[in-house]
Formats: sequence, C-alpha cells, structure tokens
Amino acid sequence: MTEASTSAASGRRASRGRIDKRQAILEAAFTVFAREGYANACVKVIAAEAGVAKPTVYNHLSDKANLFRHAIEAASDTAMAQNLAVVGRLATPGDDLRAALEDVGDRLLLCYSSDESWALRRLIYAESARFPDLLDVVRGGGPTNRVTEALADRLARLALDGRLRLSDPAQAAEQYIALLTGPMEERSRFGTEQVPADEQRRLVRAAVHTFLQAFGTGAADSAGSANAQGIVKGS
Amino acid sequence: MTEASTSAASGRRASRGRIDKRQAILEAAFTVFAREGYANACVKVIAAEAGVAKPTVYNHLSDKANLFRHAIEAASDTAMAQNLAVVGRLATPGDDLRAALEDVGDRLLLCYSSDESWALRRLIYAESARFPDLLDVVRGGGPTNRVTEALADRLARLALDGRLRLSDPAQAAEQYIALLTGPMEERSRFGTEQVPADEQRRLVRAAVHTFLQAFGTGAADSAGSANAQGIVKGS
Amino acid sequence: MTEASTSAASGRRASRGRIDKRQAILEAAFTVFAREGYANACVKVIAAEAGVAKPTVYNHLSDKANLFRHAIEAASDTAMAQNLAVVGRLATPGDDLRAALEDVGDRLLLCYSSDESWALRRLIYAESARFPDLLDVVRGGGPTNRVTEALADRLARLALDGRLRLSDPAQAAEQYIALLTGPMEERSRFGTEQVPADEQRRLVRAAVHTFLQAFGTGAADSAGSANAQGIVKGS
Amino acid sequence: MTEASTSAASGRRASRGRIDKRQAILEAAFTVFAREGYANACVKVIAAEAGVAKPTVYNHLSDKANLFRHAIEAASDTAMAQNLAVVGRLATPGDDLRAALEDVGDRLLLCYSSDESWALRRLIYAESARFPDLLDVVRGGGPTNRVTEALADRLARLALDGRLRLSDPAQAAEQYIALLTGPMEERSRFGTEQVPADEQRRLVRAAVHTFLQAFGTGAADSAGSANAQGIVKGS
DNA sequence: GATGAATGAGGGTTCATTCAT
DNA sequence: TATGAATGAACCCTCATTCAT
Repeated sequence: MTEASTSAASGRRASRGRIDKRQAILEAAFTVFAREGYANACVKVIAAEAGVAKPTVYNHLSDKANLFRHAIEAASDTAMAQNLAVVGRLATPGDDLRAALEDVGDRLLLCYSSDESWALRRLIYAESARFPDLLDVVRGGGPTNRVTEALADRLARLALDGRLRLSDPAQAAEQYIALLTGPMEERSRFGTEQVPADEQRRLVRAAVHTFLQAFGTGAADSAGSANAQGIVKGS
Repeated sequence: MTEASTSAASGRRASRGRIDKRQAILEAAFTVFAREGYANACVKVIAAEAGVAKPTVYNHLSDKANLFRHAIEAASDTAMAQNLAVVGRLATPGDDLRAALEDVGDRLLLCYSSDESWALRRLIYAESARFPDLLDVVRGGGPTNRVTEALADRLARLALDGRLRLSDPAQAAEQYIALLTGPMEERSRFGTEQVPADEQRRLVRAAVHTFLQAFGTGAADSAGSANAQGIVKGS
Repeated sequence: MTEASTSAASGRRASRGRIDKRQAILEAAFTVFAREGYANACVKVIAAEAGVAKPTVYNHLSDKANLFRHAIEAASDTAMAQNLAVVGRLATPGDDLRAALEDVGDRLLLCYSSDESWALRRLIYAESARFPDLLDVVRGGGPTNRVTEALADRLARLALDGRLRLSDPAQAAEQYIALLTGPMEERSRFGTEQVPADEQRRLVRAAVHTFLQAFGTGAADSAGSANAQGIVKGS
Repeated sequence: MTEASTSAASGRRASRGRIDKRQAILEAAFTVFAREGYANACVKVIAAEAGVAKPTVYNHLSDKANLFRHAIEAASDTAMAQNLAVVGRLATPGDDLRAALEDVGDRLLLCYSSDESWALRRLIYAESARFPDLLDVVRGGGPTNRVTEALADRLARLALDGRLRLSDPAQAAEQYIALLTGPMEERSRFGTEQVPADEQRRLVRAAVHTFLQAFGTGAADSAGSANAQGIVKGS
C-alpha cells in the first residue's frame, strides 16, 4: 500500500471521524454542562464522556467558552427544529381549531418538558449574563424568537381566515406560549420533577381555553373542551 | 456616662455588629453570586465585598453552599414581601377592576424587572438541579408559590363578589402571572436589558385584556384600556 | 452576702477551678493528640473536649507546642510512676527469682500495652525530631531512662546478693526491657491491635528465660517456667 | 544522528523522564515527610524538592495519603533489601559463629541507624494508627516481618547443624533483633543523635553474648568476645 | 490530528492565634 | 479570668490550558 493511498484513506477516515468526533464532543459537552452547569463542568470530564483526549477538545473547539457556545447552539438547533415542526402543524388546523391548538399545545409542552429542553433553558438562564450572545443562538439568530414568530405567522393566517380575532399576532403568540409554559416552571420544579401527563393536558386545555376566550370567534369550538375552567354552563 | 451604660452600649453595639456583619455577608454574597453565578463566585470576593475576612464568612455560614442558600433565602424573602404587598392591593380594587389589575400588573412587573429579582430567578433556575431545596425557599416554604396563592385568594374574592367569572382561582392566578411575566423573559434578554417602561405597560395592558376576556364579566371595564390588542373600534 | 465574701468564695472556687481546668485541658490535650497526632490535632477540639473556650487554653498554656509538651509530660509522669512502682516490686523478689522477674515482666507489659502508653510512645517517636526536649521528659528528666535505672538498681542488688551474675546492671536492665518490649511492637501492630494475654505471657516467659540464661546463676529457678523455649528435657 | 535515533533517544528519554519524575517525587516526598512528619509536610514543598509543579505530584500520585504510602513503601523496600542482604550473610557463618552473629549485628545496626531508617520508623510509628496498612508495607507484605523470618530461617538452619540450641527460631530471631535494636532507641534519642561507633559495637557484642548464652552450644565461641558483660575471668 | 504529561493560577476550607468584652 | 468573634496564613486539591511527541 502506498503512502498516498494510506494517507488518503486515513484522511477520509480521519475527516469522517473528524466530524463524528466533533459531534461526539459537542454532545458530551452538552450532557456534562447540563448536568454540572457551565462553571462546574470540567473539560476533562467532557473529553472522557466524548471518548477523546483533552487536547482534542481544544483542537476542535479552542476554548471552554467556545465549546459551551457550540454545544448550546447544537442543542438549541435541535430543540428549535422540533418546536418549529410542531408549530408547523397549525398550517392545517382542520375544522376544530380548539383541538388543533390543544394538539399543538400538547406537543409543544412535550418538547418543553424534555430533559434536554430544561437543561438548555437552565443553562441559558444561568449564563445569559456572562454569555450575552447565547440569546441570539436560542432565538434562532433573529431579533425575536423564531418559534414565536412562526406561531405568530400561523395565528395571523388564522386571523385572516376569520378563525381568530386578533390584531397583533406576535403578541397573541407570546401569550399563547406564556399561558402554556408559564405554569409549568414551578409545577415541574424547574424541570427537576416530572409533571403528570394528565396535569399537563389540563394545563394545555386551560391555556387554550383562555387563549380562545381572548382571541377566538366563538365559532369553531369543540364542545368537549369548551370549559377548561370547569364552569358548568347553566349552573 | 457611667461605666455600666458604656458597657451596655458597647454590648449592644457588639451584638448589633454581629448581626450587621451577618447581614453584610449575606448581602455581599447575593451580590457576588448574582454577578458571577454560584460556581464562579468565590468566597474571598464575597468576604471582601462584605468587608470581613474569609474565615468570618465561614464562622457565620459554615459553607459556600450554606452561604448560597441563606443569601438566596434572604433575597427571596425580600422579593416575596414586595410581591405580596403588591398583590395585597387587590383587596381594595375600587370600581374599575381593569385599572386595579393593571395597577397590580405594573407594580408586579416593576418588582419582577428589578436586577435583584432577575438575579434571583437566574440563580434559582441555574442551581435548582443542584440545590433542590431552593425551590421551597423561593416559594415561601409552602407547596405552592405564596404569591400565586395570595393572588388566587384575591381573585376568588372577586369571583365571589361577582366581578370575575372563574371556578379555579389558582389556575387563573397562574395564568395572570404567566401572561404578565412570560413575555418579559426574552424581551429583557433574561433580565440583561431594560425593557422600556411603555413597552412594559403595553404588555401589562395586553395581559390584563386577555385575562379579562377570559375571566371578566364585561361589566366594570374602563373604556380606555378596553383594547389592548390595539383594535380601534370603529376604525 | 457581702461583695467581699462573694469574691472570696468565687476566688477560692476560681483558683480551685483553675487547677481543675488546667488538668482538664491537659487531659483533653493528651486524648486529642493521641488520637490525631500533634500536627493534626486542633486546639479547638481540645478546648471542646476540655469543656472550655479556646482562649482559655491559650491563657493556661500559651502555645500549641507548650500544650503538647505539658500534656506529654503529664501523661509521661503517670506512666513513669506506674512503671517505677512495678520495678519496685523487685526489691522483695522472694525465693523464686524467675517468678519475680516474670511477675514484673507481666506487669510492665501491662503498662506498656495500655492505650495511653502506646499513644505516648507514638507521639514521642513521631515528634522527637521536632521536640527534642521531649526525650528528657519521657526519661524522667535524667540523662538515662529512670525506669531502666531503677531496674538496674534492683538487678545490681540481686547481683550483690549472688542471685544474678552480671557486671553491667544498666546493660542488663536494658536487655531485660528490650527482650520484653521489643517483640511487642509488631505483634501489636504498634499498639493498634491487642495482643492476646496468653501470647503476652509466653513472651514474658521467653524473655525471662533468655535473661536468666544470660544472667542467672542456675540456682533459684522455678521448675515450671524452666523451659520457655519449649525444649522438652530428655527428648 | 538520524531522526529515528533522535526520536528513539528522546522517546526513551521521555519515558525515562516519566519514571525518573515519579522516582524524584517519591524521594522528595520521603525526604520531606521524614523532615516534617506527615501532617506537617506540604505537597508544595515536596513538589519543589522534586523539581516539578504541584499538579504533577497529583498526576502521579493522586493524593497526599497515597503519596505518603508510596513514599514509605519505596523507602521500606530499600531498607528491607539491605536488611535481607545482611541477614543473608548468616548462610555462610564460617567457623566462628559468634563472629558471624556480631558481624551481622554490626551491619544490621548500621542499617538501623541510618537517617532514612530512623525516619522510616518514626513515620510508621507516628502514622500507624491513621495508616493501618502501612504495617503490611513495612513488614514486606507478609503477616510477620520478612527480616525476622529470614533471620529465623538462618537460625533454624544453624540449630539443625547443631550450632545453636533452640526450638522456636522465630522467637529467637525476635529476641536477637530486640537485643540488638532495643537499647538503641533511647541512646540515639530516637535517631536524633548519632551513637558512637564503639558504643554500637559494645551493644552488639553484649546482645550477641546474651543471645549465645541463651541459645549457644558453648562450642564455637571465639575467645575474644566471650565476655561482653565485661566480666574478666579470674579477676 | 491526537495524545500523555506538565503547569500556573486559584478556590474552598481549616487553624493557630489574638482582640475586645 | 473566660470567652465570642475575627483574622492572616496555609494547605490540599482542581482546572483550563499548553507542550512535546
């Protein structure tokens, strides 16, 4: 075997492995940062978790701070994609708008409740003061959160279609998200404990109920969820 | 001045000094933890900020972890008291319920937007996994947040008075808080930047608007704020 | 009650308590030093063990080093007195010299094997380099060990009486002690473990046997212990 | 010089360097521990003495306690080897058994009196309570001291050859060692001061004299040393 | 490119000792 | 005299980072 072929092969393998290795490092980094927090996490442990030597981490990602940023970015991208996919479902809401909003709410909360998602938020919350650029990462690069934006788009469309009554889709989207996720923080003890599925569903129904009270047209409600506040009509 | 009075005075000064010193340490600790995060903060700096020697910190608060807990608790108590005072204003809502809710909203957001408040939330968020008991501290010791609870009490009273329409006051309170604070997180970049006062007010009005759409009776609205969504009737 | 009588009473009580307190401190010090070693022991713990405040320790004994010296001295004096008492028994050896030597050997080993005795030796051994004056303390103040000296006196008397055959009583005394205690060190793992009583007795008999082989006259042996080496005569 | 030889050389130098460094650390550690005692010794000083940075010490030996154990072990191994070599000389005792025993005694005492040897014993004595496993190290790993054992072997052989009269070689060995080393402890002030060579020799002769009185056959003594007690026959 | 080894800097914690009461 | 409180000095250990291979 010639030296050239060797180096080519190993080069390809290497560059293939290079990407894999970088990926492994980033994943390990997120795992460890999530578990230990930024300052407490140590590069040695990350390297071990990734199955590489410590200097390799530095070769790929120069810095602990850089490593952190990229790990957060990767995790954030994954979460963002999931969220956007969920919001995308509102493009075809079907006849029952309430059901659609509840379906999206359920799914969003599922994403929101995952360990990774909580870890991500914890890290960003914790380090936002020391890593100001992290916010742009989590928002998807824009000045406003891309998920809220996408949701606002959908809501605007629904308003145009006469199925919602609202003038500021961005604000409505924000409130939808707030109603959905706000009550989750303490109930899950900031992601430390699991919120029972039925409690989550009740939360979603209540959120959508309030949302539709504020922004609905009163037309397309499904009867079953009409009363998340538990008010028995006629009583 | 007699010797007795002297020693009494200096005795008082001494014991005052002890308490003052502990207070100073806790305040310095919160300041530093807020600025640096738990793991990054170093006791030496805290001691310097408090104007005492490092061992004094350990004499008073045994541990870095303990120091953290107590600093958080102190800050949390302060914040809690402020919040409860604000919520207490709903005991005498006046004729204009919307105005009262907006007033409370404004004031809550004022508390919520303070640097200390953000720092507190950031720290709790960040360390909740490593300090599980922190949550009980911030909730005021009970199983549910005392602020939400107090608010729920007020809302229940208003419902009894026929000025709100709701069956689950705790849930309504949660949603009120969520509508109020949820949109603040990203707008303030997690407390990193100041949200302009008028934007805050708009947020409050929008939150109260949605809240009243969901839980109001339609009776006692003030005309001026009727339209937080910005829909100008008749235009 | 007059002020004078009060102060007199408390004065007497105080000076009484003063001595008690000093005693308590020294005992506590020895206990702690024995348990932790000199460098590891901390004055705070000693004070606690003595039931006094830390500065009181310093009032009484100025220094950690001084405290150590005095604690060692006190313990050493106790041990020395016990040893001397035991050696004194050789003044009236009775008819059976072997029995007398074995009796003294047993008793010396009992002293030697006590926890305090081991602790004392460990401390002196450990710190002899850093506290050179400790040696004089343990020897009882003289240039040679007072116990060995006293023993030498007894042996000399026995030699004069024709019951031993030796010209250098000090050397014989040293060898007696060496034969007695030397084998104990490793068997007891330096005082860490208890040596069974029967093993100790065997040791003593063997030591006395060897001693009498070297220095005995062959006259006054008791038949029973004649054979510590286990040689069955006639076989 | 070719590149290959260079890298080979430097490679060897490197790995040699690693071992050398570990060796240097262990030696420095023993030196410092010997001088300061375990608790008083500080790793920083050890590192300096070894010519490495502090973390290097931790890289090689994880712990202060571990460092101590290994340093003791290394020193102990050295001492053990020397002792065993000396005892080995008894395999070929020559005609004059007394001379052989005195020769071995002299040499054993030489080992025993070295600074390292004293330091070793002091450290083991001092720390045996806090490092119980140290005893196994110093004994050479077995349940009984390997030196005593080896000596017992030799004595047993001599007994078989009819040159000694003893039934318990282990006990005889113990006593030989005790007679030899026991009187050294205080004379050297626990290794703090040098015992004059002639005094050592006298000690050895006395020890061997007593030993042979107890276990000798009376046959092969050299006339010159017959009288370590200084009894001039006929006077 | 990947790694074992080394290091400067720094952090939490403890301790002997001293004031002020 | 006895003590609660305070402190300067160290010490063990860890970590991010860099060489040399």
